[in-house]
Amino acid sequence: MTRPVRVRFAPSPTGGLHIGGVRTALFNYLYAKKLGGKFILRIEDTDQTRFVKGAEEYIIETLKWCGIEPDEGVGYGGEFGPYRQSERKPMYRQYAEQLVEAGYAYYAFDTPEEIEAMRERLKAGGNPAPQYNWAVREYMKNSLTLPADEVKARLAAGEPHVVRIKMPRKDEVKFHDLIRGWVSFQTAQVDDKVLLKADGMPTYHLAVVVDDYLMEITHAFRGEEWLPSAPVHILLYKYLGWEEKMPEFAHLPLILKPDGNGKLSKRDGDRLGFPVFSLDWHTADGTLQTGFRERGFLPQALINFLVLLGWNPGVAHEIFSLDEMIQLFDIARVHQAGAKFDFEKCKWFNHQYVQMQSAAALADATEPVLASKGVKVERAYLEHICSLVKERCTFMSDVWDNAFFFFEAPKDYDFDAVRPKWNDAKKSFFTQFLERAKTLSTWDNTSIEACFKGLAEELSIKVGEVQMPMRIMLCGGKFGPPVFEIASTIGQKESIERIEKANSLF
RNA sequence: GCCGCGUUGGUCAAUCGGCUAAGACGCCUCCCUUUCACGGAGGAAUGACGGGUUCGACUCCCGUACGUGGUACCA
Repeated sequence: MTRPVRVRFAPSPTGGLHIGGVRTALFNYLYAKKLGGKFILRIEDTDQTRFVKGAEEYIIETLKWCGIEPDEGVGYGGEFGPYRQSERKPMYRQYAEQLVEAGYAYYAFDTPEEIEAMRERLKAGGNPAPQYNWAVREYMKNSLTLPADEVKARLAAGEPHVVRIKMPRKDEVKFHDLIRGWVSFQTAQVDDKVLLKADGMPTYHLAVVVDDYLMEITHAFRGEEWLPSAPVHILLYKYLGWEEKMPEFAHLPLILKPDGNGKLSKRDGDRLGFPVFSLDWHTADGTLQTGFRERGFLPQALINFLVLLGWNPGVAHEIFSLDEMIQLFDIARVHQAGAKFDFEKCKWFNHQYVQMQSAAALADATEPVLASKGVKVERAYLEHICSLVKERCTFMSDVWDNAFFFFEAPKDYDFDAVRPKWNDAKKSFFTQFLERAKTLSTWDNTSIEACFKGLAEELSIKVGEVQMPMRIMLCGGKFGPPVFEIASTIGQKESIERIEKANSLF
């Protein structure tokens, strides 16, 4: 019996969503769409101390911007709600108690101070990372060591307590990961994780299992950082009697820093000069963390870059539409090793996608820039310019830098590019060219070029010798589309004015 | 420290025992363009190391090294 595919993206609303999260969402989305299943957004806000206002909206906006919207979940509704774990709080306790009754979990009354003391003691004894585990629980304050009536009394008195899973002392948990194959753990290595916190909220471990079960999740794809706690989840399914409904697991490789070591973190962006967040995010202390969107990335480009970070369809090309990704996606072809983030390649993808944009789209993106500069031009003129400079644009916002001279006369000239070879003959060439230009009846590419080259020939000057000065006169530097293209675009009058002015300056 | 997971050019990666080891980004050279970019043609650059298994290992097994993750009443 195969159940309908249901996958979920379950982030914690603790800040901006960085690209690792976006990729996790993307893989979930692709898998769901490929199999005709549902993609669900669940918000894991069980840690009230880390909750950040606005983070949830940010996550939803990110998914929307990326074009990978949930079918169900926070902000989308559905029959398995609520989809925010904080709103599901009353549902978890019964399962924790069920586990205690069955002997798979226990109440623990140790105060944070007592646990800290235990750790200090063990550390002093040479244990670098003490755990609350099978060896330690025997002398701590819990329902395993305390008399039954005392436990009952403490509970009745409302004493703060947590519920911990009782990890078997000697057992092996083995499970199949869709990406890594068979993975096994010795239970003695895993500590007695807290399942239900003193405030009545479940920890991640209890919450994922309960919610995935209740929401009928069939596949759980998450970051590799969860692999070590997978045995806890597997055991929970078993102890709760839900083994039949346990989802298939896949632990995704991490996205690593481009330099040095470690996984990509929120701070790497500032440090290395590239975004790590999907959208702009303002932290509590007022600092801005730049988003890919605001930096000028097209969502399709980001998605395309991310999907290839850890996954490869094995086909020759690298540019995929979302539909094509869905068609080709295969979770088994996801890599096992972490991948370093490569901003250069990310930009290359964006350049590719910018090339697919229409002049109108580029013009739309450029209009606000012009407005901020106080420049007013005809829409048709703008679009023509956009098509002229498009191939030079990596970002939609690059038009201005590549085309400013179409909107205003150059203020500075790259004199060094002209003067070393500048002489009276050239100056005279331009003087004469001006005279002819003024009388030209048609002002387009070919007529300007014919006029220019004809004169050069008459004066026995190599066209190349005067073409560069012409360019500098029109746009100020060694850049831009073909010169005659520029001249015809800015018009006869403007061209003549610019040449006149510059010729007197050189 | 312990446990898990990894390891093909600088980076992303193909390969599923036959390799003279794809492709892409980046880099370099040349062509196009007497600008820049695009485009085109080339180039440098790779199986961590050591043992097995096999007629044959990048591919399978073991060990070492290295990387990475976990080791919270955070997710």
